[in-house]
Parts: sequence; C-alpha cells; structure tokens
Amino acid sequence: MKARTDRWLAPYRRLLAAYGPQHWWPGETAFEVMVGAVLTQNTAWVNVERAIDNLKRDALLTCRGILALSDADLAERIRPAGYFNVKARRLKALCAFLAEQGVADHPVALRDSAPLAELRQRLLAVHGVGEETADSILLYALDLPVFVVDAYTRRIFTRLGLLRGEERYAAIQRAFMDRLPAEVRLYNEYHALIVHLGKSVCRPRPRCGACPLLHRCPHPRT
DNA sequence: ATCCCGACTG
DNA sequence: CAGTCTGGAT
Repeated sequence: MKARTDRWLAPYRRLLAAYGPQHWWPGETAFEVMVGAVLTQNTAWVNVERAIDNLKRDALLTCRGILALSDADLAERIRPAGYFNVKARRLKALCAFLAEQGVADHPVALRDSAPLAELRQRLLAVHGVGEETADSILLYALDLPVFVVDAYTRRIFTRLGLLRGEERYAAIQRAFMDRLPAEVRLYNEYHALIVHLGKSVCRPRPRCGACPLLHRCPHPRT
C-alpha cells in the first residue's frame, strides 16, 4: 500500500477498531434511504425517524403515496424533521423524478437505468438534491461506489492536516476517491465512522481526550 | 449572505 | 439559554 493512500486510510482503520461497523444506512428500502437523505438535510437523524414513521404509519412511504398528498398535508406529516415546507417540495420533486424515470414502483431499479456519472448528473438536476444528498443516495440507496463528503469530513480532515479547509466538495471527494480503492463497503463504512466521530468527539468544540485519532492530529485542543 | 425550522444537548 | 443537527436554493 502506498504511503499516499495510507494517510487517508489509516483514520478509517483506527475508527473502525474504536467504534466498530456502523451498519449504515438506517433504512429498510432504497426508497426509504432516498427519503431519509432529503429529510436529514441539516437535521438530526432522530427527528428524521419521526417524520419517516409518520409516513410509514399510514403506508405513505412510497413514491405514489407521497405524490398523492397535498404539499400542506405532506409538510404536516414530516414536520418533526424541520424545514417541513421546503422538504415537502423537495420530496415531491424526488418522487416526480423517480416516476419520470419509470421506477416509481421499484426505485432501486434507478441503479440500472444509467451509468454512475449520468445518474449523478440526473440526481443533481432534481430540486432539493445537492451534492451530498445525491452522493448519499448513490452510495447508500443504490450501492454505487461514490464517496460522500459532509461538514464533518471537512472539519475532521482539516484538523488532521490533510485538508486546508477551503476546498470545495468536489475537491474533497476527489482527494478520497483518488487515493482509496473504489469499494462500496469501504465508502459506506468510512463516511458513517466520520459522522460518528464528528458528532461525538471532533465537534466544533472538540473532545480531543476521547479521540481515536489523537496520536496523528497536529494541533489537538483541550 | 440569508432563509428554511423542529427537537434535542450542555 | 445558546448551540447543533448526515444542506440546498435564492
């Protein structure tokens, strides 16, 4: 293994040893993962679960079920996830897209409808789907090898001295994908572990004493 | 740069 | 009480 790869893979090994497999994404079907990816935008997952349960309770966690609701009705049901008016429109846009693609009754089939690069472009064209949401859907709903970047990734790897902190999403994603083997399993687990570390330890005000990566962090605080 | 927004932590 | 949460559109 090249040293260039190892600097970006070592944190993964360390985090996996410390925290164990995270078993992401917490969703039963590809469609549920897609809905969760939109609902969790800037929102704690516990709040997303409530919104998803609200839809499940009335068997509305389907493409057609969501499209059949009025914006106001849908917004009311997903209220616990916050930004409910915005997200109601975004969920409908996502479902309308799936219907257009002819996969409303079997959303996971989206995977085989186009090559990865084109699928990503199509998702990015959907209202409410930005880079992180698109990549989360590709990786966690469709099992395609795309590395998901988020605010935790930027913060953690900047503190580790591997990023400067000003890089755009695409640059950070390329940093990982150019160096790591293109394995769905690895990308899935790595991002999940990054989120865990970012939430529990490498927070805005970090708890460096509890960090599994402390030994390779240039400027630990506290 | 600002708005969207409920639910929870410290 | 302020801060934070698996962002994206305008």
